[in-house]
Amino acid sequence: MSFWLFKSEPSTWSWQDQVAEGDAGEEWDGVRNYQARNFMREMKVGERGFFYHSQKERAVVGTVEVIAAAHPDSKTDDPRWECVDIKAVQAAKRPVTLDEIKDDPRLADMVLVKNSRLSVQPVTAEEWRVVCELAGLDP
DNA sequence: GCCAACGTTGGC
DNA sequence: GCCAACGTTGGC
Repeated sequence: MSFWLFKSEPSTWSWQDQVAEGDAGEEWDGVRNYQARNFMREMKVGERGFFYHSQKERAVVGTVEVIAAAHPDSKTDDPRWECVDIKAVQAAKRPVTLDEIKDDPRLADMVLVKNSRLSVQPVTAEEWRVVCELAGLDP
């Protein structure tokens, strides 16, 4: 069981947009980066991830669940690009900001801190537990 | 709005 | 196959 983090600019695709899709979920399309794509290929249905708002907000705002394994990205004809489908699971009672993550020594090694540009990234079990605790989320 | 970091592209 | 140029991302 692995944990993940999905990053999005709220002006493009926000947590509210994701919630609005309900249990049907939505494709995590638009990823044009091999590393991020490869992580999506590793994802299994039922695995969980954080939904992170980049840009102005910079905070983990909720959890999502993978509901379809990697498949071709319907938004492009380029066969290189694939995506998974995800649905919103739970909103954070209290969003966990990037500043908080940076200040917490237990989270200092998160990819979010180390490689801020990667849009789909793995999260360790420990990081998952700590961020859930800070956010008031069910782990 | 700026700029650093990074990834990708294309010429050689 | 290397590397310079370029484009994009995202934090500040």
